[in-house]
Amino acid sequence: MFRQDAILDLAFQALADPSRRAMVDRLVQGPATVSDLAKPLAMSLPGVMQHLAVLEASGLVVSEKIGRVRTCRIEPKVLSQAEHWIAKRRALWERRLDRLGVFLDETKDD
Amino acid sequence: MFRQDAILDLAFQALADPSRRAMVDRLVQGPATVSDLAKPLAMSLPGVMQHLAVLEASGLVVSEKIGRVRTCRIEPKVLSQAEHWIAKRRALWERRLDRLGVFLDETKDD
DNA sequence: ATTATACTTAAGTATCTGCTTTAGTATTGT
DNA sequence: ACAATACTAAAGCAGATACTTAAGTATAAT
Repeated sequence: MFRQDAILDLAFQALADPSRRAMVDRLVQGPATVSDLAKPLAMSLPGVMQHLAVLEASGLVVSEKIGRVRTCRIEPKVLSQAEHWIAKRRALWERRLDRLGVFLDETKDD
Repeated sequence: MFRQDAILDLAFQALADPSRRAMVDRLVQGPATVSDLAKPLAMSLPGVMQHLAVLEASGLVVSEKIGRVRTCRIEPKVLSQAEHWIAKRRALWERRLDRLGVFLDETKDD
């Protein structure tokens, strides 16, 4: 559907804000309404809605409105993709250090 | 030194840009000069310098200038912290799903 | 000594972000 | 019916971001 690059742009951008991370923190405990998410944040409700829009645009969160209440929940797929991107780079970095270690080891008596 | 929250702000913000992720991609293969990092990017050198400044401010990259050449390398600690933040939330989310599964299991014969 | 290389600094600009306030709409409770 | 609740839409604004070009500095090569 979307290029991996664009997904990561949106995901990391979404995670770069402390209010949005607080919302994610709340949502990993289970679904919550917009008001629930707003309660701990020192911010107007429209402000919270805008953060929610960013989280939904990134695919990290989905929501559904029933009656007058919108219920939000985590969608872990994008979270995994972001985690995996980082893990992959760390692994590459460490693999390189290992190779370097072996090389230094093999040449230490030269 | 810095609050975890501020570190994550800077780290995720740094990773939210595709040019900066490309720079990280290059650096996990090993150290590189500013020119090396600039080569694949369709951008002026000062533009690259500014991205590098963002990466250094986040702690994801460190650099050292020797003679007229600045050499950059990955500093994996912040990368780990970002990865860990995500992993923790995924784990919490999954733990919740498990508890929910057990609950549904225990009550399915009611 | 001159020239080329590898950044570096400064300034300018267009767009994006993270809020705000005001004014709605749709549901639900009394 | 009427009021309260739970969002939602629109507009405005200060500051941040992602570039650019032009001009400069320090080092290395010839």
